[in-house]
Amino acid sequence: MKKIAEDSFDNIRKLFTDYLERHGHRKTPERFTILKEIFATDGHFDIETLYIRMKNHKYRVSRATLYNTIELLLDCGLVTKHQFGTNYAQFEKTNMMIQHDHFIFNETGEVLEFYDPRIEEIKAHVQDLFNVDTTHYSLTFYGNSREQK
Amino acid sequence: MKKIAEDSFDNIRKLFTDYLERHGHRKTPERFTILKEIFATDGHFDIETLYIRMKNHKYRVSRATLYNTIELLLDCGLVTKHQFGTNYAQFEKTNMMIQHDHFIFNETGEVLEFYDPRIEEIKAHVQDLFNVDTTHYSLTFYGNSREQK
DNA sequence: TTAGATGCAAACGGTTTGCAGGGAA
DNA sequence: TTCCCTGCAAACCGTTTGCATCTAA
Repeated sequence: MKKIAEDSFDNIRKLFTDYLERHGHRKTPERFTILKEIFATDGHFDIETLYIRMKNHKYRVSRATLYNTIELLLDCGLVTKHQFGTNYAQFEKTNMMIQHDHFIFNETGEVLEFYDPRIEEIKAHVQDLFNVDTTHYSLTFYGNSREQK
Repeated sequence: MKKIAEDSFDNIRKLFTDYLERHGHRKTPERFTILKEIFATDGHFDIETLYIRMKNHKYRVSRATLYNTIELLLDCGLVTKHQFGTNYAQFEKTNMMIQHDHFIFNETGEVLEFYDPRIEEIKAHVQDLFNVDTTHYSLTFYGNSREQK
């Protein structure tokens, strides 16, 4: 079991390494440590949370480097950015396997994930309607738990 | 023709008036002038744009009042807020008639509107899946014009 | 050796807040 | 007259930037 996770992260690291080499970026220890920290935890995070988490793990990087590295990870598709209606960004590691969208609880900000294939039909419709290509999209529902009856 | 628009704005103003009275808020001239300015123009806007537009129309209000009033207009549903992946908010007057979502051009930020009823099916699916109620949602596609062949 | 990366702190910019003065009720 | 609202400016806070230092290549 553990082996699988390690293998999986090896692949991730390789993707990042290839990306860095292809673009002539340096393979600094900071970049790989940030990558590791992100992929070691599930769920969504923001920059400040990541900063604190790394400090707790005794690996302090500057916020500037976090922003810089996240930019690279976004560019190579390993991380996805969200703006859930707030004015600070949240991120998550990209799950190659499971495409999904989000439901956000109004009070707590808690994030749930779902997938409904009909979004693909809507996308096709929009592309056809406007003669455009879609690079990405965002679908988020906001709401609350239903009352118990 | 003009008459229709005026009648329509009378309704809007009445909705706002009722809301203010119901909540014990004062009916200040600033609030109604802001409402008028917003409903006099189509499309999306941000606070700074609205601020400048009002200054050009020789009616200067402070940014604080704009933020304050927009909050009221959001609360009573006359205005809708969007966060199109940037870290500043955009707004639009709520169109009672035509529900719609957005397509944003990556380069220009230009906004197109569309409606696809399948979003309702997805919403119902999500509500059922998580046993939640949805207060609002956001569906936005981002992309580019297709190449001319 | 050197161009690109890091760390730090200051700058930035949209939004929020505190407070004195003003006006709706 | 009351106290909510406005205007102004400062504070706030996530993000970006400038620059001296460091280091991967």
